Amino acid sequence: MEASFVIRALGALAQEHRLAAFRLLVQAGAEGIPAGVLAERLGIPPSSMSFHLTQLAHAGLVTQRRESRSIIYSADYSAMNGLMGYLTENCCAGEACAVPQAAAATTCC
Amino acid sequence: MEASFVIRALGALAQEHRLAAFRLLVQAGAEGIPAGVLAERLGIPPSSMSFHLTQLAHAGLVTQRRESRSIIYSADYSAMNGLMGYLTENCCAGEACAVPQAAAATTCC
DNA sequence: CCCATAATTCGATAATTATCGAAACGTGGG
DNA sequence: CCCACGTTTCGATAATTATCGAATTATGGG
Repeated sequence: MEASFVIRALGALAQEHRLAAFRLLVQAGAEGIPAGVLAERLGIPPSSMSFHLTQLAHAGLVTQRRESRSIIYSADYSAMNGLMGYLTENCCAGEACAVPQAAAATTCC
Repeated sequence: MEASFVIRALGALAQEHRLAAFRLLVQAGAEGIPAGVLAERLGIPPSSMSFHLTQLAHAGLVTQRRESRSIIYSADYSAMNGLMGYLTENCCAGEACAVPQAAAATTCC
């Protein structure tokens, strides 16, 4: 796991609109969400949305595919997985890295 | 878990020197590391180090205590824990949230 | 082919973040 | 009480990031 990837990924998520967009994409799953729909849901202009999506894509956290006129974005789970792995290995210490109960029951391990 | 905390925490870690400093602090454990030692290890001037440590502290990821003339910083594991919990719950999807094997054996669950 | 749609790129500007030397501030030793 | 040490604050500057309207690029329908 490259440190430069980690820094880009953290930076990509460290912004209100991008974190919100990424959460929507995670919820949406493989189906993904078109750029325009994301912009509408976040209440920001298309050009701003495009800027943020480029950041997320450059960080490797999302992928894009064209479907007719729309460009559909999807979360890249393996990248997020890699980020979590890095943080767990490098930024948590032994026992302190336990995952909260609520999360453990539903989404982890 | 507040989204604003998450964004500040992600932003705090999304910087080369701060990520490096935080990793050192995590390794150091409760004993912590004085600001000057961190600056020396990272090869940056004290004033720059101070700036970054302020960012980390403002994000709640580190705590500080004075010990004679030194100010000693320590990683706040519970904050990091909270961040990991938020990401697991909100930015991972079901099965995709598994933690890498290497990490799972030593630090998780 | 022309037009409408969906999105990105461009360009200009504002806002935030990073860097670092110099000055100021607590702390403890002599 | 003065001085050295460790650190932070200040101030100025450079670099990066965010915003958004206008122009541009693909796509497909009629």
